[in-house]
Amino acid sequence: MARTGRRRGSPDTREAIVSAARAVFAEHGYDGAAIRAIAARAGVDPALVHHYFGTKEKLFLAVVAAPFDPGEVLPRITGPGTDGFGERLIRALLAVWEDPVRGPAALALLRSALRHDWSARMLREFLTNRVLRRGMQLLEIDPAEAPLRASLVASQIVGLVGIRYALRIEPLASLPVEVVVANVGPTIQRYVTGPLVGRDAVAIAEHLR
Amino acid sequence: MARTGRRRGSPDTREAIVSAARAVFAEHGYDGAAIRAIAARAGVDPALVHHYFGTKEKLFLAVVAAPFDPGEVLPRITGPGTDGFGERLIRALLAVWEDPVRGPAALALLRSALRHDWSARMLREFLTNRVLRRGMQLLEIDPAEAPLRASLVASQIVGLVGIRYALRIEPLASLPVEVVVANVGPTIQRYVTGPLVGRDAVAIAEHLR
DNA sequence: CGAGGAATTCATCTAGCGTTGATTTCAACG
DNA sequence: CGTTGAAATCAACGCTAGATGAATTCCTCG
Repeated sequence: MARTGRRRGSPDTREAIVSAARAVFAEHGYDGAAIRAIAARAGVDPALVHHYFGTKEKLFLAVVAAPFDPGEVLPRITGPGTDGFGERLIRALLAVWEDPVRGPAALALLRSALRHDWSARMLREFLTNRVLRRGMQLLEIDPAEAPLRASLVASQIVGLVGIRYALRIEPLASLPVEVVVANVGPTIQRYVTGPLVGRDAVAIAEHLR
Repeated sequence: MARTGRRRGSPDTREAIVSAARAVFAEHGYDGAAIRAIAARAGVDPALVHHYFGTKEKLFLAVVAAPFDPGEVLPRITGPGTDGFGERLIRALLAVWEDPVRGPAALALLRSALRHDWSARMLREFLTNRVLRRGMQLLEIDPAEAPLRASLVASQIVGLVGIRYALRIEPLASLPVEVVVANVGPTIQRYVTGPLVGRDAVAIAEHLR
């Protein structure tokens, strides 16, 4: 009964580690997730994790940052223009979060973003530059209003995701996707195309007077 | 130069510890916050923290769960009825979060809720039973629709707070309170009094058909 | 078949955590 | 004053974490 050394066959151990890490990170957040726990879940020695990924942070980035490429999905939902954008956005968003691979990864990222400066910065830059700014450009929103509209959209998105997938408050947590889309979509729509208060510094000063 | 033993005068060390704990918990979340760090920030030996509070969890609860009593503020914002409720809610919410004591405490609670089951359960029950349900009752919302409306409201609230105070995405992060109120208030208003899709199971099934 | 390298484990190091018990200093009270 | 108890520190324990380096097994290719 050989306990040490290489295994027989060609088991995709690396993928097993990634998958285990995704689950444990999603469940416990960054520091909450122990490499030992990940290794155990993958049926593997903890040292092997370091052998493949070097450090815990690199493992996290490999697992979590990978499945996000807004470059493809963004044009698809902004393409048809500003009409019905709210519903399309929520639908696409929920598609990511219901996905068994990208959902947990996203949850892990959100969890750790609320704890680590480096992670929060990462998520903020990702959202701000790669998603929100580009989305507003594709929709041809007035650049003076775009940042405010974008951060309002972000607030509803983060909240929806937090309530439905992290805090799991009912009934939002187990509502069918299309019902969520129908209820939250209009909010997004209003943030994107509706009236704004304080579109820039001057307008804000005026509104406060 | 005496290093050990009781200090001269009557310094309010306990309060110093509470205050330091609030800051560190808010910044790093529950496990991220080291008792040693809290003690250092309070200019005190780590053992003294245990002397006063016994355990880390008790310290957390003492620091974080204390400043929340919706019993007083809730009737005040639901009192004038359903008109303008959205703006009043956001205004009251931001008042809590801008407060130098309750703000960090709330942030600490939110941060740790995204990591610990016990903490998430705590926050969920607090929000669900003590805030949302009672608020809906005071507003005399149709009980069949109340839970869905409440969780939609919660989603916008959590998102706003997350973006503004945790993720700090601009411009929402540094917008004056009244501008936020004017922009987000209507969303709350719509969730409370606006049209709903799928108010109950039957309606949901119909909407999906 | 033999050598080299990749895969895997083992034992161990170091650092930090929460917690504890003994010990010292100070304030209050008779 | 002398005593008592609270306030505060010190030193240490036990635990768990991430990381490391050597050792072992297996696959691959010449």
